[in-house]
Amino acid sequence: MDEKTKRLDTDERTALILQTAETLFEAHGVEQVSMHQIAQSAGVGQGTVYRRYANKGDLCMALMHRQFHKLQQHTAMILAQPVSFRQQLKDIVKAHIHFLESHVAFIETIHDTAMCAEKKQLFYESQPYQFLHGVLCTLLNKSVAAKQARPIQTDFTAHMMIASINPKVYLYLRKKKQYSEREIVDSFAQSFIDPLYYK
Amino acid sequence: MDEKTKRLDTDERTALILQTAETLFEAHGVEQVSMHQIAQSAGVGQGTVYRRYANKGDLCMALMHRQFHKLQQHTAMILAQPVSFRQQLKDIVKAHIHFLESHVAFIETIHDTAMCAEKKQLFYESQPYQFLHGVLCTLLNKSVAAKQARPIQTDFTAHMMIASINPKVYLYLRKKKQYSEREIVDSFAQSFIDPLYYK
DNA sequence: AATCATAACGGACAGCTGTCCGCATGTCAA
DNA sequence: TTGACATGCGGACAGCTGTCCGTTATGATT
Repeated sequence: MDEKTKRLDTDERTALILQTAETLFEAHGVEQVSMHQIAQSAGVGQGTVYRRYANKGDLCMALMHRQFHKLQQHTAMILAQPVSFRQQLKDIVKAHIHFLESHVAFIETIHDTAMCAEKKQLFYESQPYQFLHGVLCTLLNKSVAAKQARPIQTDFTAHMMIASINPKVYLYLRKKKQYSEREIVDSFAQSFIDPLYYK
Repeated sequence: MDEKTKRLDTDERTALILQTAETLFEAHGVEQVSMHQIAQSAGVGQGTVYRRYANKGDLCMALMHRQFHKLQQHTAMILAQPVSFRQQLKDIVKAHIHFLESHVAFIETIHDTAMCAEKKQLFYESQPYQFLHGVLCTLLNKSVAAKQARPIQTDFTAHMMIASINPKVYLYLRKKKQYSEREIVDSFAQSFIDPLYYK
């Protein structure tokens, strides 16, 4: 079979779906747009959309792919800076909170679909989660090994840290409680990072 | 109108619905039972169920009412103990984690329906959340005032603490990562309570 | 007894997700 | 050219949530 023509067709279709979704999301808000609507607008069947993306969260994930990649590159850059582990930890948390701030709608949808429903917590298996958890763990481990931080269960601690900065509570603090992004970043460092370190 | 007879009828109906739901939940698991099914089994219309409980989470909340009450009484008891604030904090967290362990299925459903969907974060307005948050805040405030703990944003810290012990991450740690309830309680105290305190 | 007002009921309905299957289209082999 | 076969499309469909409205029942009024 001629890979070229076939591939091009399906790839074009995929691009069309992504494009359509992005436009609709922008116009009406992620929450308000249904998968049916996306298929309709793109002029394809629902099956065609679902065959590519298992659900709206999946689709959002695909749309965010570039951004996640950049975030991870930025994280790697922070890890290469010649500053203390503690500072790296703070910088990474800050970067991730800023990322959350910038893309809440998408992240909320990803979070919802991967968490709620009986999707069996596959959120925790996702690459971005694993990546962040790995990075936090490593930093905590190094800190403990260097006797800069108290001895703690680093794996557990990293999970808890990520859990505490989730889109739901973040939106609540921002919108209902009127916290600023800055306050959240600083308070987090103050309550959950600094206390782990000696001195 | 004669309040008595009318009231009895509707109360009996309510009791019937709750009873039916409880039975079905026990038999097939909360997740697997639909509101339609509950109505069907109770021999009433869907509207009748929804008029009483806005959704499944609401219904679970009603079924858990007694338990929540007991949990809060227990919390009050802990607060009356002649031990340090730090110890009270640990005991309360322990009690709440045990509560979560004992009723995960229900709490997960409550969490899902009040968090996901565009239910506008009404979870944070619920009485159990407000209660726990208030208690944690008070304890942290007292600790800081007594110079036993570092100066921190107590309101923020309490929200983060609750966010970190949510049913999703809890189930993940218990089931996938094989943590024991005990380990979770101890690690939490070690990473997020002890470090806040001097000495 | 007849009429009326009101509250609560039931289930039809709309809208969504996710699945499934019959069908079209294009490729390869003979 | 033709038949076999795979790929992937479309949309019908099942199942769920939550809403809405016509109907019914019950007590109040005359």
